[in-house]
Amino acid sequence: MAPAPTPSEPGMREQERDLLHEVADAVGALMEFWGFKRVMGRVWALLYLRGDALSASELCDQLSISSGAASMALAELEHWAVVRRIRKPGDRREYFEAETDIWKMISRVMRERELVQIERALEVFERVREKLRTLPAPGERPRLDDIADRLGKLLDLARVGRGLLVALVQQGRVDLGPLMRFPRSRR
Amino acid sequence: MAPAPTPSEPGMREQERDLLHEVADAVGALMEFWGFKRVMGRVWALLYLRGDALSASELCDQLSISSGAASMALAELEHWAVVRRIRKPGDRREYFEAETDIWKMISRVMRERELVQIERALEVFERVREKLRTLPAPGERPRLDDIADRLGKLLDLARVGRGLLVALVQQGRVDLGPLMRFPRSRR
DNA sequence: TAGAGGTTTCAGAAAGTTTTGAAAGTTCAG
DNA sequence: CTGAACTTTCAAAACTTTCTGAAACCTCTA
Repeated sequence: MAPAPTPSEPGMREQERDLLHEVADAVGALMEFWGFKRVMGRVWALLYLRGDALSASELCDQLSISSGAASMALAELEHWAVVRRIRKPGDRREYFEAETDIWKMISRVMRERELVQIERALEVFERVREKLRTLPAPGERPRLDDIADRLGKLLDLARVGRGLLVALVQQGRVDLGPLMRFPRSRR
Repeated sequence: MAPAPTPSEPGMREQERDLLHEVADAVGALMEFWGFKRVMGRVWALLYLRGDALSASELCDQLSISSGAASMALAELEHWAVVRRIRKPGDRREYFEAETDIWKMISRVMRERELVQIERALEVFERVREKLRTLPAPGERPRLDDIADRLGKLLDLARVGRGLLVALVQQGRVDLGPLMRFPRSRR
């Protein structure tokens, strides 16, 4: 009973594992850069590449994380519909499998996270601009109006950003041309 | 000598300051969300709205930060060409003024930071896919090829992302249509 | 070229984030 | 209903990031 059947195969199991890890880490870095936890990216990538459903404990082994970390990462990934939880009949464990429609995942995050963020800022910009315009300021009108104008430029750009995001997420088709032609400030 | 000249003007100076702060904080939140330090956003926003150049110590006062924090934030903002340092003749202090071309700032960050990030991931994906394909794996070929195929899908999408970024940053004009039609995997 | 006024650096403090592991909670076969 | 198998929760530990303030360092002017 030879544990390594062929000499031309020096730990190919290990090599495969290392290769998957490399990709998982790259995706983890990308996800972290995009504001998620690094583990989330690693978990998703491993599930995605393997193609079949893995149990939580297998993930803990493979990625060297604690059961707590796995549970939390999986819960969050599930919340974003990036991973699905499935049960195999006759097995008490839960298995996890990756959503494979990557664009669906990305656009959902854009819609629910980035868009909210930009809309929050837009509200502040609009409200403050209005207040700046109506603030009684004897002799200071011109200065305040200048500030309000610059704020307006910021507002315009934020609206362009929102438009872009909406277009990207809804139709998957964008033409920046018309959007880029927003009010040009003097100087 | 009345300190508050008109009754119809209850601390309008303070009100103005608070309004600018609100915007600065909103921009700070946006910038933090985008992976920069919150202070950087606050500093830029204040300089931008005020319109004229401020000294470092004025910024410290206005934003309630230490001189160290101001110095570091300003250095980093300068590195991204988001703030310019200027000297007024006959004044020993340095003054800072905001770059007002916001799109220029954004596209520079996209080019130098996001693009690099995605290219780093692309290299890993490509290298690993090649290795997966050439790994000697008796009897395991079909499984490894499946993994390589899924990795290929990831690679395609990352290339689409890079294309988008490049288009956005270079011409300011994007058509997602052709880009979206990347190889469709079975199932 | 001395020194006053200003800026940068950096070690340590504070704040924030992620991970661990053990206890509490669930679920299901028997 | 019980208990073994599995999952979730959460307080504390580990780590990371950001901020402070004082010392070192510039840079002008007189």
